[in-house]
Amino acid sequence: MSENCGHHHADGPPGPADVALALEAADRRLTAEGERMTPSRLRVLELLLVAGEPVKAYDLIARFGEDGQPAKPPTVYRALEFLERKGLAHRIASISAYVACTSGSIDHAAAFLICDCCGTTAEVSAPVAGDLGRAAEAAGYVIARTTIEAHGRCPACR
Amino acid sequence: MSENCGHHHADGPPGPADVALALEAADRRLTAEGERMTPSRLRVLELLLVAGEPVKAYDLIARFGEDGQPAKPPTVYRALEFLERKGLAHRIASISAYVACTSGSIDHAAAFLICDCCGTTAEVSAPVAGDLGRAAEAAGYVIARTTIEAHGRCPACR
DNA sequence: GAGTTTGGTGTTATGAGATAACATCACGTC
DNA sequence: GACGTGATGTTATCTCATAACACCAAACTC
Repeated sequence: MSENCGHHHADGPPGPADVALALEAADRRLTAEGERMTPSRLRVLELLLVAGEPVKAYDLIARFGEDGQPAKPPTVYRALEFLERKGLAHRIASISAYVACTSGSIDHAAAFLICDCCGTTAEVSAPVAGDLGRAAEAAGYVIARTTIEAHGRCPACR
Repeated sequence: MSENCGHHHADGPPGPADVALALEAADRRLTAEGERMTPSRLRVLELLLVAGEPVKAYDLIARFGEDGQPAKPPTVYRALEFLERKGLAHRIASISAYVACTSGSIDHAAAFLICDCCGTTAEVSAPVAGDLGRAAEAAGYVIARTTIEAHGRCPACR
């Protein structure tokens, strides 16, 4: 996903310690909820966390095995579906990629600012209750979930 | 795209007269702008207008020929790209489908309310300058285009 | 008005994204 | 220990989209 855009970017991906902490926290939380945080699910979450930016599904498939062996597509897609359902990852529809959730809150609607130059994204809390919510209410719609993605340039790439 | 949901829906697709008028208007406008409104482009726009709801690219491909002969994928994808660039159609990323623009204004950012039950969509003017715009500004992003799609139930399907 | 540029189309092939279907396995529970 | 449930492994396939190249037609230019 990361493109070589020549710019300098201050904040890279999280370090190994951060990833390990996030994985443990996710494991603890889901186990407490009675969910099964299986090796496949942990592995996919780990790959997303290490990347620190949106990753294509087939990149996850390629990176899945510790020794360079790819996973089978359903393995990764199932894990992604689980992680998304549990609020640990998000699908970014406009670029068909997946990213680890960086919001602290569970059960949230997410919105994304996506840099077309370097591929980094910022997750912001979705303004569902704002303009879009009002438009939906006026039209008589009941909203279940939203896809809100803004493309442009990040501060480093402007 | 249309699913049989058993509900009654008051407003169906536009009639032939509406479609013809919209096609003529689009033709006139683009020709006046120096663009070439070719048969392929008109045909794809016609299919989108007749459908009155989001259509998958390969459904357009299948319906393309008047006599049931499908088009080649690039033919339709090129037309879609052109129509989208000119503001006559939109891609709905979350369902990988395309829809004719129902907004009067040109050069607009669109948002969609999508009914997961019957497949109909409502296009509303995008609240780019609202919450999302403020979030982007706060994060230092410059936004070029947005993908804003809300899924739920339309008034008829609630 | 012959050469050239530009943009559109036709065609073949392939790349990229995602899931269906079915067998098997691991776990809790009664 | 039989059963139900949810997760996984595996094969195959389906859907979505584009690359690459040849050809064509209108517009531009000298």
